[in-house]
Amino acid sequence: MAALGSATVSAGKGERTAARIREVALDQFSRLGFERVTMSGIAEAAGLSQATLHYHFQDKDQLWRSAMLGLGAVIAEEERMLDAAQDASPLAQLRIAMRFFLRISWKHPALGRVVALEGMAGGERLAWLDEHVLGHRNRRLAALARAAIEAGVLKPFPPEMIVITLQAGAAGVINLAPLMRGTFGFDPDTAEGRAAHESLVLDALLSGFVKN
Amino acid sequence: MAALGSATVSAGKGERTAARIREVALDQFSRLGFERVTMSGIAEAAGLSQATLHYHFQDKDQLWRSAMLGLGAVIAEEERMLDAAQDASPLAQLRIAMRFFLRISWKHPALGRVVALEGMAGGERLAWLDEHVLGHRNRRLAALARAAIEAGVLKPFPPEMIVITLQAGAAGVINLAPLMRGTFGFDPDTAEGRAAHESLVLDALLSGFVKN
DNA sequence: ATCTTTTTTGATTATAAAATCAACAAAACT
DNA sequence: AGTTTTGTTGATTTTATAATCAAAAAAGAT
Repeated sequence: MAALGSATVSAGKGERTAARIREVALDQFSRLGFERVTMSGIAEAAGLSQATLHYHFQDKDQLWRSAMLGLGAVIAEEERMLDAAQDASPLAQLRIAMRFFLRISWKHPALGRVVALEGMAGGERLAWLDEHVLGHRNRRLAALARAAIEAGVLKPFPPEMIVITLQAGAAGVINLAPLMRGTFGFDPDTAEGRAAHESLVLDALLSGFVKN
Repeated sequence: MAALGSATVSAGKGERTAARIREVALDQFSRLGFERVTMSGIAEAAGLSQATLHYHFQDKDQLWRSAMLGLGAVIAEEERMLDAAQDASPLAQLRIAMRFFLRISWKHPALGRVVALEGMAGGERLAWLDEHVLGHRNRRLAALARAAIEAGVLKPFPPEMIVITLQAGAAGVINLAPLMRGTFGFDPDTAEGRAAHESLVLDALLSGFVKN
């Protein structure tokens, strides 16, 4: 049986390979969606036999959940950031959240991809993600948007729509990098590209919602 | 053999069922992605046997292509709109394009979903979509954005990023309706929701990119 | 060094879905 | 009405992949 939850410094061999599997799995699941991904595909990319995956994870579903919890850790980090900024104005907090979202989205592009993929499909996996990874944070951002509207600093659109539009807009360039490369011959994932993108998101996308 | 391309008024029985199959297929493919969809699932939703699908379409790939060409027709319509507005300023044309994009996205939500799904995954299907459905139009919009920047009316970000951000932002609320319902208990797909969304896209999202 | 436990694997089984096909039914044509 | 063409189907085959398992290899304990 695999040792679960031993988050100690010297992770045994088992935990190290499990982590590698999770990493590969997250990448593939987020790009392709659950059913496009095969256990043997993950195994190959991780340099393991497919049977090994079933030693560490009971089945494909469990592996998916386990991989998604990696994103949960990233989100939790963002939430701690927001906790630390609770004294700032709602708009300032939103700005901080967006900047952080960009940072983690470039570092963990799986985040936005998973949201897009499962958020469109609906179903059980989305419900699970909502409960274990995304829901709390999204509702928190919506509350910030609502507060900013009530304070008269954001244009009065439904806060849920604002939050989704901001995130979908910001993640678009990251998620759709393959499309951009193909259609425009333009690769946004470079140092300059990321810098331009950050400025675009903060100084055009977000600022469009701010009242003059 | 099925009669192909007989786009006459009185479509024979064959063409009518083929059209129904394409319709169901487009909906499912766009929500779930290629591999999540099964031939028998489409057959069931269309009230047909799965063998009938193979009578009308050689294989699953062909059915996918055929369904996607339905989106091609929608895009072509948009392009004719733009042709008719060629005398307007680049920014006015972008505005027209966005308004039209909203209209067709609510009417054919498959469009944005397919872009998101395949645009993230990359690969052969994306290349096919780029060539047969999306590429020309996206490059045209990017050219408009570039012209608007050169005319000094849009903020100077990479036009490819602007175009993708506008579309991803506008499509977000539509694509992610299932997520919004689950997370916020908020359904954007109502008469008021759509109206608020149109205003949000034109008066906040797009206007954020316009120079003051 | 030997023994025990953990980890990995090749081979196999089970299962779900795509594709094929021969037979049947409906429409169109004369 | 009879004939041909088009459209539809149930049953079958093929194929891809998830899941299992017994045996081997590696790691760790004594």
